[in-house]
Amino acid sequence: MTVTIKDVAKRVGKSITTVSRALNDYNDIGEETKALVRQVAKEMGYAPNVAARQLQKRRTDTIGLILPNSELRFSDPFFGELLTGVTEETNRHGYSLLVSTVTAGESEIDKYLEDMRSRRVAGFIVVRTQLEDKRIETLLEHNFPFVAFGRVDGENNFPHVDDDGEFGIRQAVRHLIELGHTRLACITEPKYMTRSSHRQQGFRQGLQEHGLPIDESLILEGGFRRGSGRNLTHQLLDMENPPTAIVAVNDLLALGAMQAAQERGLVVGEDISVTGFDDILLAGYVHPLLTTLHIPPYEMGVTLFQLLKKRIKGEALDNMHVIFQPELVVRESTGLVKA
Amino acid sequence: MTVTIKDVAKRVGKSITTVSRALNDYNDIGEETKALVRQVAKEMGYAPNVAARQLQKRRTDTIGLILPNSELRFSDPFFGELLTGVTEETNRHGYSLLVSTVTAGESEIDKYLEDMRSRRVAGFIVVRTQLEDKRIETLLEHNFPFVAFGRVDGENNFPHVDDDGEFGIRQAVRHLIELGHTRLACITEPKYMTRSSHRQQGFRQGLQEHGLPIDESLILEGGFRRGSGRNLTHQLLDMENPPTAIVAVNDLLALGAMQAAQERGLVVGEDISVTGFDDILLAGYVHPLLTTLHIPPYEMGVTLFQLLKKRIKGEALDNMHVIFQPELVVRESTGLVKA
DNA sequence: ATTATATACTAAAACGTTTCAGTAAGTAAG
DNA sequence: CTTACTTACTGAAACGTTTTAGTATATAAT
Repeated sequence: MTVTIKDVAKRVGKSITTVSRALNDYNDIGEETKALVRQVAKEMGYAPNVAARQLQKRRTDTIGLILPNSELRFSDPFFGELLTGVTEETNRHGYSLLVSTVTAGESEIDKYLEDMRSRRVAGFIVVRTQLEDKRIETLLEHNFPFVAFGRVDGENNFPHVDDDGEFGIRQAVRHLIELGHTRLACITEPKYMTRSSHRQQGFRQGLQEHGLPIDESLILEGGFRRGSGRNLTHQLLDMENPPTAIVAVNDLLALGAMQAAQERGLVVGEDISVTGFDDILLAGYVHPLLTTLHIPPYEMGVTLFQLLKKRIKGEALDNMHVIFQPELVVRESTGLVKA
Repeated sequence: MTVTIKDVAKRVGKSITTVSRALNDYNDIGEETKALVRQVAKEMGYAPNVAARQLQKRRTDTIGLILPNSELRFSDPFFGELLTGVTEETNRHGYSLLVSTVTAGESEIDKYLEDMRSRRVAGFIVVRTQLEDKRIETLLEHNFPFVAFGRVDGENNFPHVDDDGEFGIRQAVRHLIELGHTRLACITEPKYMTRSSHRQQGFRQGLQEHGLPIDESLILEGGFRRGSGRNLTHQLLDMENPPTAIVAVNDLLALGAMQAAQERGLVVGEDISVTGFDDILLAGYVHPLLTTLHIPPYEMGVTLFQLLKKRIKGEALDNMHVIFQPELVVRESTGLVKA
């Protein structure tokens, strides 16, 4: 059925070794032989059995990406583009990408261990890190190649790609303060997520930079999605001295904040300002258009693979921390733009 | 470094064969031996080398999904959820999912052939079919397991999952006609895409069903994305007798149509009606909210894998064609909903 | 005319499993 | 007490590559 190197060897009348070495362009094979072998192999539709090669070479060119078993999986519109970047770059370099999820009754760490031990993948891309990240601890322990999308609390002694959430939110805060706001609130994802923690930190720093006090009752923690943003915002607006600006740590939360404000008859961009983070497609379509921080998911995906490849190949990483600077995109939700 | 079955065998003092058969629960191995082997294997962190196993068993449990090399890749917000469905179901059944793209200078068909011949995957999920689909022809020729997301022109003698685009658009047309529209236009993706063709067909049928004439000048073909919807709509509105309702074959085109109308000062939902298809997240957020046809991407992804698995295992497929009926979601873009 | 060097090729081992075709020891049947 | 059947186990082959350690021939150097 399938054509193997043996079939090709028989057909050209040379040994298996010669065919193998011809196809892999070794220089102890004659030029005519190489040409002949290549042609016959092509004619016969030969492609090396990937399992056999992997077994013998004791390495694979597959990399793994395990989707975290959280609410995140469904609520990350940013993720599609990141994945496109990872996939394209991976293939461009002759690698393959294995995408998995954790299934019910299986621990996430076990999934990592299994994929390592079965030699299924040469390295991992770990997405959406947490402050204490068991996945990263495990991979470091086993000295297994990986690159993280995000950082952890403490020493970040591993390659990673991240955005500068602190810087980003500070831009948003400055923008709001320049617009005259003095009472800003912040709504965040669960604080165990590193990015959430950084962004929240940026919020505090932003206030301090401009000499504003930090009112802890105005920093509220929720989930990842719109519903959560809506609830938190209602809580904030129920206060006797409600904030006039809401800084959300992601766009979905910001959308929820806008929804809550609108439900109370407030005009977003006039009565209250809202900012998001990530600049998902939606941000440019909602009403009013969302002021947010732009980060480039596709490029981040590309970079993730590039770092990982170097790590797998054991090459030195000149800079193993690539931090993208978010760019403030001022739209309507912080003040209507005059046409 | 890595622990192999040989290490386990040495440790329990039995042969490699016995360990293998114990772990695979053959019934010619004693119960105590099985228990011992399992425990030791676990303690030692043994996991079978997937390449060795695959080589010997002459099969893999990986399935492939190759992203088409079109504009589509970046412009399909629907796709993320479909992929989530595919991935989760795949893993739930103990299979792995290999996601690839076609890289520059490589033909899509060659990618399929290569993955087949190298025995990398056991079957394919072919997404976004075209009326004449070389990928499907090739897979049928080689008698290689696959399932398609979408149909082709002609005999659809292979397992596939699709939505009933004809039925869907007919619902939209009926809705518009019931609202009093008599001059409807349709803006479509390139007609070589099967789904586009079905949906356009639905448009014609819908008009016929209600005794309206089919004016070919009101059926315009463009690309996949918003910009295209915008251009086509401007063309339509430039006509001397412009349509009062625009049926777009996907949500992105519909968004472009709304944009174009708004650029001319028209109020969408009053001066002009617009419908979409797919019900992407955005549809529920734009202003005005988009009336569209809902289809369940996650479930479709799940179904895709289920069909493929049966095909791979050679099991009979009671129905190898699963067609999802789209559901009309009436929002604001066809007439403002009173609160 | 020997020795060294380059060129073109190859047999066999190895990678880590599973499967095939047994065997040995104990028990049951005749 | 042979024959047949279980039960528990195992050595060797095989899957399809690549790599190692060569060999044989032709050419160049001494």
